[in-house]
Amino acid sequence: MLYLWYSVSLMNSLFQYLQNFYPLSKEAQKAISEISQTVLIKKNTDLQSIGHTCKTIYFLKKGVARIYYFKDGIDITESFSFENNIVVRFESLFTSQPSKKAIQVLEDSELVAINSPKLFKLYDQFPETERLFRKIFEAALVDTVNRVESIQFHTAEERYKHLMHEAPDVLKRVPLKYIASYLGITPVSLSRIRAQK
Amino acid sequence: MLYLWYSVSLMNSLFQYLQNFYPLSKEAQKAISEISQTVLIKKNTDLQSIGHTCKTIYFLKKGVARIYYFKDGIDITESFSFENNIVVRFESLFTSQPSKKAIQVLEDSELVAINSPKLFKLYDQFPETERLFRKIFEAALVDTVNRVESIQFHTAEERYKHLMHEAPDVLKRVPLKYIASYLGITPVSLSRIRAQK
DNA sequence: GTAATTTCTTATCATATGTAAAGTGTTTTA
DNA sequence: TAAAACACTTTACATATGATAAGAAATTAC
Repeated sequence: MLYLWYSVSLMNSLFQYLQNFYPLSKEAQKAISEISQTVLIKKNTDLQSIGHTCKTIYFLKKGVARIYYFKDGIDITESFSFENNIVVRFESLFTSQPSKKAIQVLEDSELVAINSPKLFKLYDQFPETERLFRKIFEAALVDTVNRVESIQFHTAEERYKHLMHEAPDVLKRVPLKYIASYLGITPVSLSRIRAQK
Repeated sequence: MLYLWYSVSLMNSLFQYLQNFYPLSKEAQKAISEISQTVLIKKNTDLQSIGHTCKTIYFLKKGVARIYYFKDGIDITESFSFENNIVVRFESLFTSQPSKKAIQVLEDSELVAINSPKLFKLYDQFPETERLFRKIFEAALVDTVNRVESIQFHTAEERYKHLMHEAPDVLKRVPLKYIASYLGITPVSLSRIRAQK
């Protein structure tokens, strides 16, 4: 079940996040507010489904989300998102192609949904919005390049230990089966790694 | 050995590439020309070295390049670049942190080197440059997300066959040892995969 | 609160990949 | 052009991971 309403405090959290990248005038904030909705969504439900073309940039205020898809019938987690971060299927957002991936929340969650086609139109009217989101997506590019490095150069065991060290909360809030596919291994292998220590 | 000079035809190739993303006025083209150099570099030499902070966006007109680094003393290839594409260590460019990776050319190559701090200053003067490079980096984000998917979903064998099918030239121009580490396997394993067929 | 379902662990076995070493063929260099 | 260096393949062996199945633990549903 998905509930839409309008929460001023949720919207304020979004602007607090955005200001970390670039300052926004009151006018630009108002314009962004007008193309955004706040969303309440129940645990274990899909925020966006497979085959859907991404036209929304989500900001996750509360909860945990993952992007996943099916490979040979097996559910694979591509990424996790936690509080105070954006959640987007970039490959669909920037190509306007249907995504093979879905977004699911793993806890009851609160989000802001920004309509991306409308946002991209604001770029002409408010250059500051273009600059701000450019910086957000540049940061996402850095994260993604680092993720490639992590997958290619480190073993699943190294990455599990790194995850445990960097983000112990993940382990408390996310089922191990999802962490396993995120690490590129089976739940059985993850159990073995965990048992070693 | 690295040779610097100024080639009008090389610069024109760059603008042809850039126009695919967004049109540029003559004034903006002139401004970009003024912060760029053309580069000739010999096979098997480093264009940028490990520990160097990336302040250059390269456009590769002729040749092949790879980004690589060392993991436990082993040379690992992160990516390849071919004709008419940009070559950048994004994680260093956007964080201003020294990169753990180097850029090496595998053939005698011709490039254009754009000074990135100066380019970023042009963004204020010529909004079209900000828009253009935003789109270039958004495309790079899409490519990188797809690469994560490729690594995480597909076996080395699948990816080798895909590479062979999509870019048979790669195999002719790049030593197999580099392709092996790019695929995340040893040269021995790659030999086995190649022998199967 | 109990039953049903889901999640996680453990064990066994088969397979794939890594390591090391040796040998062949190609390229580089002086 | 000959020697040296490098690239690639093959073999043998050790190890890690996957598949499958069974059971324990935790969570969910009624």
